[in-house]
Amino acid sequence: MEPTFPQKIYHLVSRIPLGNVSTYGQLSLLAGSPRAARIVGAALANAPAGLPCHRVLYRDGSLCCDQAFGGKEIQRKLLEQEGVPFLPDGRVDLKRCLWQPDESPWDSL
DNA sequence: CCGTTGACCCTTC
DNA sequence: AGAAGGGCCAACG
Repeated sequence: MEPTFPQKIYHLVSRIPLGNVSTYGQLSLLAGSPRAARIVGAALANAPAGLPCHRVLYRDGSLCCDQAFGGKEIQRKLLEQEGVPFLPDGRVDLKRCLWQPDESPWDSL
């Protein structure tokens, strides 16, 4: 039996290494649907606690809505705490911190 | 089974 | 360069 989409998202987000960040499009791509970035957001909305959802940003490196996981301020603080450098524009440098899965994220499956 | 919704992304003005 | 609109895919009622 195949896991549901949100289930894959949880696994992927849980796989994001510390000091790195990911985007909804990246997760959707790894999940198997490059255009299902919205589903990723919906999945994270229903995601249980324990997932580093604060490491998931927009395609531009900007943070998501304020209601997400508690507030943008919290997210920025958490990312800085993880060692993610922030640009003066208030965005994260995806070129330096974007999660780059060398091996198949499903190696554990 | 069909319609609606959603923590997005991309194209165009 | 910035802002607005539409499209896409899957889960839920």
